[in-house]
Amino acid sequence: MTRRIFVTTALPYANGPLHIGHIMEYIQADIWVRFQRMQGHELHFICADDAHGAPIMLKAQAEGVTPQQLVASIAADRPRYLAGFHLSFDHWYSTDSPENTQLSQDIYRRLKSAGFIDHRTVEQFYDPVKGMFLPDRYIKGECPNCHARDQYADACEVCSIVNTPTELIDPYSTLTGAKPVLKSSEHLFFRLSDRRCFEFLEGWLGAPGRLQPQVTNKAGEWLAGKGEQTLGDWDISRDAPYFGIPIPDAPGKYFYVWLDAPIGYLASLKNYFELGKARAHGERRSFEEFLSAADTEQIHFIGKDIIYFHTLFWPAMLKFAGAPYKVPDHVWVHGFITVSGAKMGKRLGNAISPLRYLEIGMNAEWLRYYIAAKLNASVEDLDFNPEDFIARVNSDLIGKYVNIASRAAAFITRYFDGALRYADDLADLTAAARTAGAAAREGYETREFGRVMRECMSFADSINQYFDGERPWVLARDPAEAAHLQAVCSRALYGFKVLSVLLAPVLPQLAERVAREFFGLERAFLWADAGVPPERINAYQHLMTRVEGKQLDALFDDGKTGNATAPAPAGKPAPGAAAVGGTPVSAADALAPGTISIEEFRKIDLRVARIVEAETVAGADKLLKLTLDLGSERRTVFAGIKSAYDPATLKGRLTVMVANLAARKMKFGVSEGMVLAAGGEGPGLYLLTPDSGAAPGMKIT
RNA sequence: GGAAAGGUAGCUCAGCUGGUUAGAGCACGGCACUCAUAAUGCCGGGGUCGAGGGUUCGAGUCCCUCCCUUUCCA
Repeated sequence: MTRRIFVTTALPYANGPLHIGHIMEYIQADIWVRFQRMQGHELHFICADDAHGAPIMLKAQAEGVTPQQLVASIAADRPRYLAGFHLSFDHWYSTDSPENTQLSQDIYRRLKSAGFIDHRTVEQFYDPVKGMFLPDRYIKGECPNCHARDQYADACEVCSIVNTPTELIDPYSTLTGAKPVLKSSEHLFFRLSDRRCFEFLEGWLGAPGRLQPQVTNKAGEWLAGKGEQTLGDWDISRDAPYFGIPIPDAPGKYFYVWLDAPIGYLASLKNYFELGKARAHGERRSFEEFLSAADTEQIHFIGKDIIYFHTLFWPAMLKFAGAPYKVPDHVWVHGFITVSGAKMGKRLGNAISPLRYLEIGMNAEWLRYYIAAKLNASVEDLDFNPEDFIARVNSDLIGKYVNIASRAAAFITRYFDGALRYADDLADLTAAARTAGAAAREGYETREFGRVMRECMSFADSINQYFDGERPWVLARDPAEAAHLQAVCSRALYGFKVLSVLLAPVLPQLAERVAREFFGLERAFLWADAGVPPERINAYQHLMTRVEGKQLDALFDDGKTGNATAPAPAGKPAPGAAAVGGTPVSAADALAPGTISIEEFRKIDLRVARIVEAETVAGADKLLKLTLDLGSERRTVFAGIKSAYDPATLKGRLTVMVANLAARKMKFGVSEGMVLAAGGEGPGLYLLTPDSGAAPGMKIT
């Protein structure tokens, strides 16, 4: 039975270029999509630019262009990425479009008439100079907790405490520097707290096989709303000026970008239908008919950061908007991509630029294969490890797979003019092909791509073993063995064909070359081709070159630093002595992580402190609450030393503390530094004490 | 602090509902081969499966406690 499937990837925000994380998601989805197409299913692979919102509006202003121009310039670059990585989207559109306006407004009206829209007055900061309400990310100020300056409200980057904008001391607008004023405004809310939403989502989330178990759990947690955190209503409006879609019957108000962004999936699909592209893919129904059909599968590939929107708001909105809208059949979530085990970031110097990857001549299919080899169906992060990348690509793709064609084809071309001939019995071969095909099919369908790649490579191993065992190069010297030689090579090449078919979703360009140039087909492979033994080949042309280490060096050497493939430093600097206090005890982490410079050391403000108060903390089994006298001030520090010290014995003692450690909010209060203690493999913690004569506040250098 | 996911050979990872001496690839050592853009095959070294308890005839696999990593707590 032909499935009819509508697949999307998350819409990238159109304020910047695509990064490797986008590409990974697209590759994952593209592999699945190509696999389904090879099965003969009707598939529509859709994406779009997410164009609205304050960041784009403001960035455009800063660049002196209209938001539309900004988005257009970003969009103009997309094809380079898509073509470069062989991403076979059927359509790529924009949320800033008539279709999206129409659909968003329609969904809103339906939700409103069904009683899901509320009005509520909200008080928020307003930039009087700019004349607009300020999203949190445009407000900075002094952190009320650690008093670091120039901090965002949502998360202080020094003490990582979460504040609200109104809590910041001396807040200012990052746009104009003006002091924001509180101003109230009426906002519209989607009533996610409505009982109907809860009941629907409970059923939707619980449907077997709909989501990955981890995602169901996560969403279920939100839905259940532990403690006072119940499912809250969702603020869906923003006041002018805002680059977005006007809300009907609410002058001066626009939809929050996160409302119209997912609707952009449908807008893109609608535009694709209107352009006749769906028809060209065999879909003869209208957009509405297709969308509302019971057998249409709607599947979204997304990253784990946007589970919230896609498993709560989005299905609920669609559900209560009613037909022709339908709720998603699946939301498939993937993790992030890391580099050598570390989070990726420009500051770390380990970011991988997709364009640079292509520009320095690296083969897109290497990356597709590597990602496929490491992907599974769970929400785990995927690590890009340069050495691993080289090993996998070179040994699997070139050493094992491509090498089969290379070594067997030479004999067929030289002695048999390209003709393949098998010995009488092909049953074992076709059975092996069938088995491998069935396993691969199962794996692709369930997004266990890593397993498929492993199975393919073990199949390649068996072919190479067989080939070695038959020693065709020996057979070639004996004319009497000609038929045997031909059969051995033919079998190997049939295996190569099977592999090429099974790997085609991952290596589309290579597989198509194999199909056309090597096996002489008039088209790319279909899945069923795996069951057909080839009858002749053309002379072997080299199919793929090896990755070289220097290419990886060039990839990471972003032109500016000599970072190359140096392993990324561990996320957090760890002091030599076991530090206790602000962070939980991290037991002796053996050796210090590399060498630091004197400048780096000087950044640590170590002070002598007197413990003036020490008390146990109710509810904490490791912590003691210390009050430290630094001479000029007093600090509260929570230290994980309860196991080693009786609070009473600590009073009056001198010790050493890190005075400029970012304060950290803990359950029991704010910890404003840490005291130093030594600890080793075994039990026991030993607080540092200065020699007699030291006084509170003295700097340790 | 609560929750989730994870902790298996030097590296990257498999190990389904518990069952023979724990696997693969890469890396490493040895051998073989020379058809293949040095690719391939065979053999081998290497793991107290995070730690400690428990259930069981039997646990990497189930239960409890603890440690570590990452993430979420909108």
